[in-house]
Amino acid sequence: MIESPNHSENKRFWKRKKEVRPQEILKAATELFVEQGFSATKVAMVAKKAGVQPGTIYVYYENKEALFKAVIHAAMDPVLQYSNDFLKQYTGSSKNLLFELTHQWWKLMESEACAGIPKLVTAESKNFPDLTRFYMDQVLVHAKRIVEGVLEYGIQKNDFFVENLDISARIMMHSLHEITVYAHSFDSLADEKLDIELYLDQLASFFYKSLSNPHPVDRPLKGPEIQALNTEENHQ
Amino acid sequence: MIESPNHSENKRFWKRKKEVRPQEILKAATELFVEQGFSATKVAMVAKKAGVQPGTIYVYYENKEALFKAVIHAAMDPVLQYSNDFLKQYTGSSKNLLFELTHQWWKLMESEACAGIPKLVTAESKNFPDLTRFYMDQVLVHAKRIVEGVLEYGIQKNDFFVENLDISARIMMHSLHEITVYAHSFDSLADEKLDIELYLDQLASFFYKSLSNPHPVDRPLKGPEIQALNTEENHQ
Amino acid sequence: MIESPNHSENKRFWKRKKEVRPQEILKAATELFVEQGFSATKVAMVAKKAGVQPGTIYVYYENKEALFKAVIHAAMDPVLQYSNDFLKQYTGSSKNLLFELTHQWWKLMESEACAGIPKLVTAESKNFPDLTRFYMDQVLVHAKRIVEGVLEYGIQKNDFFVENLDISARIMMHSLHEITVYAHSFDSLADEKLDIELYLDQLASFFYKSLSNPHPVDRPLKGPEIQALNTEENHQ
Amino acid sequence: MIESPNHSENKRFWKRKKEVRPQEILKAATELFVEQGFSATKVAMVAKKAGVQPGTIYVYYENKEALFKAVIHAAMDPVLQYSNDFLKQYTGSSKNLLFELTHQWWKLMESEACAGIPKLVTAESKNFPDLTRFYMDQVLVHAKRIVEGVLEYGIQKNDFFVENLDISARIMMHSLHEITVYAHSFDSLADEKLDIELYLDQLASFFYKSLSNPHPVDRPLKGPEIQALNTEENHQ
DNA sequence: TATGAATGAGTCTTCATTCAT
DNA sequence: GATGAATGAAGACTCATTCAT
Repeated sequence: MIESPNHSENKRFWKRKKEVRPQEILKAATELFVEQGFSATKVAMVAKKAGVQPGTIYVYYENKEALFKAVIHAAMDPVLQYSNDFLKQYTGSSKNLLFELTHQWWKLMESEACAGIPKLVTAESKNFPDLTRFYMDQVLVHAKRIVEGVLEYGIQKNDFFVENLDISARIMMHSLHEITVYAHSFDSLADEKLDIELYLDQLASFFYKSLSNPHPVDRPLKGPEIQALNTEENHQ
Repeated sequence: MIESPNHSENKRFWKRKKEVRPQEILKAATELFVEQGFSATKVAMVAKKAGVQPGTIYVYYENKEALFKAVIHAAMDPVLQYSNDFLKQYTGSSKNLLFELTHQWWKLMESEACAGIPKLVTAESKNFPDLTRFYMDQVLVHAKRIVEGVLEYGIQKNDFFVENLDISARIMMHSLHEITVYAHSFDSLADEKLDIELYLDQLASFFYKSLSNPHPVDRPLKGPEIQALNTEENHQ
Repeated sequence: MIESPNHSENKRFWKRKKEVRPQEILKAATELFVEQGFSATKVAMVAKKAGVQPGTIYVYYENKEALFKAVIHAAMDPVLQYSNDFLKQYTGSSKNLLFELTHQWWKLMESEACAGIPKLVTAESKNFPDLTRFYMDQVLVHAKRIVEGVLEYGIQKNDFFVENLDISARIMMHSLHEITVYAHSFDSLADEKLDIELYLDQLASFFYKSLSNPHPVDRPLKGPEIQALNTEENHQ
Repeated sequence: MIESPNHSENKRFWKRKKEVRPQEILKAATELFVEQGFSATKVAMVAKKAGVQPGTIYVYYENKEALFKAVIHAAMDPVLQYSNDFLKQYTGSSKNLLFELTHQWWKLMESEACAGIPKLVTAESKNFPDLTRFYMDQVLVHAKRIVEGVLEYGIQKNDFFVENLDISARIMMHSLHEITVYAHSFDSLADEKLDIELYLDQLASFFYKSLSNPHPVDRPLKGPEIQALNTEENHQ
């Protein structure tokens, strides 16, 4: 079922007609998929939440899988449209740019449309490889480029000192990605919620401290203390 | 029915020691759950992979959900047994400690038993709240404590300068957690695989640069450049 | 799988009016439950008998138990609607009233809808306590009230002489109940069927002789003949 | 499964060896079958209650059905051994004989071994036709003969006046049977329990009044009041 | 376009029965 | 005789999908 090869002709099936009905279905589906995952979300639940009958969903979407893909694509629209042009016109401080990066990422990802999507894609990555690839190619690479742009901005202004641009960008991008996943998987169940704004500030600050530190760091030679860490030998 | 005649060779399968049977089931279940998630994994698939009949699974596990929980618990056992005692004995440099932290985390999480579990728990968090809480309380909090221990070690030796211990520890812990999730959700589908060892080195280095940077960082006052980032106005 | 190709002719089965569908299911279920009991009746058998697919049953009934309860309730509806109003209008002889009672009970219980239900409820009483209570409260109590009404009618007309109204009513009600149970449990297997009409006449006659007998009867003092009956001493 | 014809060779399989083990199994099985019926009673439950392993049951009984039949047969042993010889030596009053009949029946049927069996046989009659026939031939006919003997005793002494011996005996036998079925199906769930001793006394008294009433009773001619009873026309 | 009753293949789960020990 | 782990066929129930209206 999953990943059947005969979808070549509907590559853009998620560009659904702009009527109200499919929007409601998409909205309902997004919420349910994000909350419960693909398999656990039943088409009947989506229909009920959207205020339509199950059959109606199949008027707009070929099947549940197509609906799922449409949900992801629709949710990623805002992100895909988020251009990195702004970097070309940005003239502020490198430090401030980091704070903007973290807070804007959060604002973007937690906008009503795509909140929870990163977690959802993460969860279903193995079952929807093509969707995952789309997500990686479009969203993650896009995000990484923006981070790279930020780093280059700081490097150019001699504010940032980066040994390995690719991996540094990945580290930062992953940190940003992680927080959105965490928020939807764990924080909602935590006894005391994370203060996101504070977290984002600290994250930017953490980034800045690292990037503005001009001293290169090499891994020390491995010493005998490594064994101290490895206590696995006494596990069954 | 159709497939029944070709079972003549498994007539003595159940002769194996009874102790190993649940282990085999657990192993098969772990792999399948990690690969496909809870709902998409069928009990019959687990049975087949474990080389038993579907009914046998229910000799050892009350139901599919119990099997799932057993998988998570069993996988997390090595991690939970990984104590932070080593910090008390550790006498090396703060810098080296960071490298140990990242590499040991990876080694621990990617050991055969629990590879992919973080991703799995992340994915099913909403469907298994109690399991998620167990994971948060045991694994994440445990991991955070170790990170805090590392930070305190460096602070005490005057190598690290940390404004907010809690959030700094979270940031680092999340970074570590993220790579295990990323490895199982995305990296396996990536065209060019991430060089994990290099990534871990860079991550430790990134941590070190930030932590060893004594200059406090505050968020700059918000300026007009914020709007430049926000391009959301042209979305629905 | 093997049987799938021979369904081409039922393609339009579901075109029948939706109102009749649950009725057909109920009818099929009633017959099977009465014949075989709850556990021995398989949902698939009900579906087949009703001319629907197994899944269709779950469109109308939450589960097998709900279907069972619906069967009992639907079957008892006619009985519950059978009011005892007629007693208020009845002006005939007390004797005739007894004949009416027995024959009407039989006619009512053996009407298509509820034939065999008393036996079924009797059989499943332990497994469905709430249903049994419903049956007791509604059907048995109802029946007993009618019998009590009959007795009171005769007493008032000085035709009947009853020492203990409650127990006399129970005795008669039980006799009536018994024949419906007997008919469905045993008589169908008997070599020579019971002549029900004759039996009912004799039962009414038996009732009448007892009720019209004005001589009180007390239990004689226990004598030595009791031991003569008890031959249990030679059992384990 | 039920009623397979290849049991001809084990017609007396219930004459089980007199060891302790099968007795315990039989005892446990009897209680569970009586409480829950055949299908709802699981072999594993019987094993657990008997303090043995499931496999052990199959050492003594060919299968679940054989166990069931053994239960019924063993439980009926006391009844089958209950001879009607006592009638030949009975010299007391006819009235007292009726009281003995009712109370002895109850004592016999409610002895530990066979309490609840009538209800069980009633419930499973359709699924075990041969068992039902055995029960009818042995127990019910046996009981009816005793009742007939009682009636003949009274007739001979000119105390009883019976128009139709067969049906009168059936009526009385059914009344006795009914009370044992009722006790196990309904009375245990009733808010206020039936006072059995009182009921039995009243039943004997009811019998006596009827039997000692010398006036023949014929059914009156049907009159117009019959329609008054029939209110079925206003049911759907 | 929208419906919603019906489907029927598929899933989880049960449990009577077996058999090597 | 007794075990009890393993079986595997069968049953209750689900749900994505269809299609006549």
